[in-house]
Amino acid sequence: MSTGVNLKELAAELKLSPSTVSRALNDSYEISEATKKKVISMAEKLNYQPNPFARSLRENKSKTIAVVIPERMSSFFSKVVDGIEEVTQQFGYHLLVYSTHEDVDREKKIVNLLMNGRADAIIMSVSSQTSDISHLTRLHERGFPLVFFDRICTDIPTTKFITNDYESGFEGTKHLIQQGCRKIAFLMLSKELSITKDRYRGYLDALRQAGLSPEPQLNITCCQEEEQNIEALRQMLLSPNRPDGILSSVEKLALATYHAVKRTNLRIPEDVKIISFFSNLSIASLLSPSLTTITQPAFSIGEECAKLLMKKLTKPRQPDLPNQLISIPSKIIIRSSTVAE
Amino acid sequence: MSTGVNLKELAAELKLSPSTVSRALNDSYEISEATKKKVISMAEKLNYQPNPFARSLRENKSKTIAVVIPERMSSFFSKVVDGIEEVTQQFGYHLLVYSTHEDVDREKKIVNLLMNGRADAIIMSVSSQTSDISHLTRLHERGFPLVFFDRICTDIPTTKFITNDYESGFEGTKHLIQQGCRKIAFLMLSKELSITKDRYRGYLDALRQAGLSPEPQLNITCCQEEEQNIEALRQMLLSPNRPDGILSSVEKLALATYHAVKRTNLRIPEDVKIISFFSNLSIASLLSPSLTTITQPAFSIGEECAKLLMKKLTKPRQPDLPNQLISIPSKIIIRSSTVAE
DNA sequence: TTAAAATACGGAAACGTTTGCAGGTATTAT
DNA sequence: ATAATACCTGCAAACGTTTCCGTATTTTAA
Repeated sequence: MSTGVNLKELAAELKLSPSTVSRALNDSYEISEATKKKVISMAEKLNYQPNPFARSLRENKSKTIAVVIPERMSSFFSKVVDGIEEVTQQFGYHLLVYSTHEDVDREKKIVNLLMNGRADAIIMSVSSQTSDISHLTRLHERGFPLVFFDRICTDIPTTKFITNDYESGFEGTKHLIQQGCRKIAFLMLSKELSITKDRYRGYLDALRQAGLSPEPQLNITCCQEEEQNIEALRQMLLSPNRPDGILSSVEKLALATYHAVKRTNLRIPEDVKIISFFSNLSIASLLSPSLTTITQPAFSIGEECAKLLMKKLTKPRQPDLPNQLISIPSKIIIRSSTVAE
Repeated sequence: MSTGVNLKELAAELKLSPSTVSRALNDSYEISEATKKKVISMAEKLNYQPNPFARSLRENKSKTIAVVIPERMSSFFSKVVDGIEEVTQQFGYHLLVYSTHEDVDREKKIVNLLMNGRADAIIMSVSSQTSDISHLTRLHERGFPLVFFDRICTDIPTTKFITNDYESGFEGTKHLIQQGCRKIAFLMLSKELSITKDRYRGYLDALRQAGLSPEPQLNITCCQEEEQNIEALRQMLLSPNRPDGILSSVEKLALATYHAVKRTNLRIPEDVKIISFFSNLSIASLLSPSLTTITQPAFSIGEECAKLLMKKLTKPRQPDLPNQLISIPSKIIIRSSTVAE
């Protein structure tokens, strides 16, 4: 494929040196307005496009951000990426998007590949299998700009964006209790996950406050196979010790629960009430019965991650990304899955 | 951020010249096995990572593919991208992912940005607003590798991957007719879209074959605002001329239809039957009633796009991408939304 | 009037690779 | 013994930018 004109050719056409042309295009103060005009119009005429790799090589930055997410088929992560793109695009940044498919080995490979500087920063949410985080600490210790969202690494001193996981877990559980639930199950992807831990703490505290005690059989850790999850949930729903309320800490497990309930003769919300962290509002209200959700501000989370990075990367001498936790609150939207008629 | 060692430093450490080290790492036949071993082990020890921009500059290729889709919040497009990644990743390629948000101006900007060679190829599905395709023809005329999927540009002579849109539209409509429908509505995003045209042709032919005539009021073109779509659909459902069957050519309009029906006192499938092109099987079976779908092979489509490009880009002297249409069939899965009890 | 400073531009190095060419040694063929 | 051949390695150019430095001209200050 034939690449267009380069700087040298453009300069020759203008009978100027490449350095002058470069400066003119970059609006340097050393170049007169007259020549700037000439250069710019000629550049447009010849449709000059600077070679991004030459520029990256020289400037040691790529104007590219890597986004690493556990899965693409998730309205939460889709919306976060949309939010990131909304901001980075205004700054002329590009987005490399990687999915780990919840696989820590893939995550490690991706992160190691990114160490060569292909991207100027990474925005990520770790996989549910990630417990060894050496690949991430190494990255961070080298000074590579790294920002977490949602599923964070607490031990890595950088900026993390989350929702108010503890409070949401607490309030969600409290809502179930107020609706009369006494045996509340907690669904999670993995015990290691930061979101699991925080949401679970909220859940436990809400139980305790109501004088209820958690029951180990009602904590379900799910896997990657939807069918297996559904079956495990069905078993729980059929056991004599079945729950009358379910708090799901992730979107896909709420859907699995609906499937599981369909395979029993239990009714939602009469026999079992369901609340879930969930970002796809259109689907939530279409489910039958409509699902009470803890709605995360996915788009905003993406925007905030990107804004912070853009500040760090585009302003000249910015400090390191501060070690802080920024929480953007979720909102509970009560629908039919938790309220008896 | 401190970048690691470079080739020169690695060479110095080994007391070899950079060229020898480069050749050793690239497994050149000119280098003895002994030195290769040494070089490789030292490279690992020092964690040498070649600078991708230097390499891209020199080799004039980026090992990057750009994927341009109309929206991220869609199980179809998510799965396609997953399929693409599955293949490209094995070849060490990276994915730049852009969403046009169904906006042709954004699409143009993105495509123009990509002309500078940041990516080695583009895989795309055009926005629903795209009618002027000059930005794409220009790209293609310059010899830039370009592959379309799903929403294609017929006029651009390159390889396109689609599903059997005509047959699916035909069979879907026929299924509704067999279930007793006589007034069938057709829902689309935009008349310009290739998928709309083909699916609509299938729809028309099925009507004709059954001796039915299409009614203009039953063709609904929807916009980007979900609420407006729902309202338009509700109006149609309340009109005296209301349809008894609906074929939706895109996922999001099936959901809008469910919302619209909820706002009437019509019942699915008794009063109106619904079939839709739809890729999220888990959701389809969870809707109430479960949705009869024309299920597109999204993941395979992504894989095929990527396989073709990998062949073109990684083998030495490959011909241009042939001007052909490759169709991967969809499968109709009948659920409750079209079968009266 | 002269020195200093501002203005406008060009030459050349640098970023980190890959690779064409050349050279030097050891092995084989004549 | 010498020429030819293989095998291994190094030098230097090239990819297309940006920017340090130098310089020539013009403007300002003393």
